[in-house]
Amino acid sequence: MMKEGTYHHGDLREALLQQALKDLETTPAHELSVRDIAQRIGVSKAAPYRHFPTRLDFLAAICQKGFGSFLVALKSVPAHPKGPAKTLRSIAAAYIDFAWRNPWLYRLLFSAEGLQLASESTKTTGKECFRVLEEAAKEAQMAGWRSNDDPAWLASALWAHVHGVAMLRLEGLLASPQGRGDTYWEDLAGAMVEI
Amino acid sequence: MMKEGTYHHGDLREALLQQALKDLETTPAHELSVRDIAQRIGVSKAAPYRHFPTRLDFLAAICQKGFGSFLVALKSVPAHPKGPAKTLRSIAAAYIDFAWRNPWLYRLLFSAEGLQLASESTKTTGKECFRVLEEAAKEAQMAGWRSNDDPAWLASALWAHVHGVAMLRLEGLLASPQGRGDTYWEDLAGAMVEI
DNA sequence: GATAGATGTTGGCTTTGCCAACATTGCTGG
DNA sequence: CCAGCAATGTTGGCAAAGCCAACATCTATC
Repeated sequence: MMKEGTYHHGDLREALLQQALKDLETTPAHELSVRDIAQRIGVSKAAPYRHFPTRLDFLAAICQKGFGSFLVALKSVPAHPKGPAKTLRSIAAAYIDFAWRNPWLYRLLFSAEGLQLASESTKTTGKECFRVLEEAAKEAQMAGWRSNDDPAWLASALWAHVHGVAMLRLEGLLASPQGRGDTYWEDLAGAMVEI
Repeated sequence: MMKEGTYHHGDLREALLQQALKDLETTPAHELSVRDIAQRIGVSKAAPYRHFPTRLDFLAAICQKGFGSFLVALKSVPAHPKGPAKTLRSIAAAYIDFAWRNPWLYRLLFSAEGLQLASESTKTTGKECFRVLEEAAKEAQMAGWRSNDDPAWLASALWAHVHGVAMLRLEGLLASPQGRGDTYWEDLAGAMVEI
């Protein structure tokens, strides 16, 4: 009644996550259907529940992967030759770019739904993302930028700023960069970082 | 089979919206059930569909109301005696306070789901909310704050910043104001507005 | 006051999350 | 080596929810 050797998938958990990640490129998280994903992978509707007790756990696992990619993206920004402040701007630009290229994933990462069942390890990765910003900000401060502000506080403000730009851009609420150069988003992100 | 005179509700549309708004005080938008709201109002499960073609239209109508309240909240901030820059900070603080007091509503207002079917009038109200910020920023600029920046651009950056603070705070991602005074959030919101 | 349109009701279809009972398979200890 | 057990999949089914169709009731208008 089935193809031979297909009863057990091999690595269904990974396949499910991979498919979900692919779907998230074009589909909002709340439209993800566990059943549907399972069927398309070629497995029965209830199979996913052997790997994720609940839909929310599934989303949490997706977030785990997502924060991983996010961290890689942020960490792979090279130091800017013109100094730490410029590097900070580059990181902010990379942040916004990641959100733009992964619109539904990014929204999920910072949604109540995605965060609700976040594991310790996921939270840690998330914090590491923040720390990339924080470290870059600290360097910039040592180079003279807003050196009087409390570093932790400034990093929070910066994070919020960049997150806000990313989000509003995703919702199409920010004026488009007409006439502005291709550093428009970086400039916006860097509105706190005048150079 | 029914109480007399109750076949027609009178103003079901309004009642549904009101109930939804109340639910949103404690419940995420994606957990709102049209059926459930209808039942609790004492009307049949399908009745709402006489007023809203689809669930998304219902959410859009909620957003209409929501943006109205938001605009009122922003507009009711009095001018600060110490000048336009301080007024700008007050507005930013009011913005964040509104989001904090209406967590699920605020999220809905700026979510893809809520914005998807937004009517022209809703969009207009939304833009008016932005204009409150924009005007206040312009005043502050005329008083000397970042007077070299393009006003429209600066207003966008400011909006993004405040939105980001509001959002991250809602998700519990910003360090709590330990030791800081009760102007913590205003200070964070005002990280772009040094005085 | 008849009648059309607006507003509600009931029943039902489909999708989806999730559970229970059963099937198959790979691993592991005797 | 293989018996049996844990892991993993399958099928059937329940309940909740969005939404539709067919029908009921009310209200406003000519």
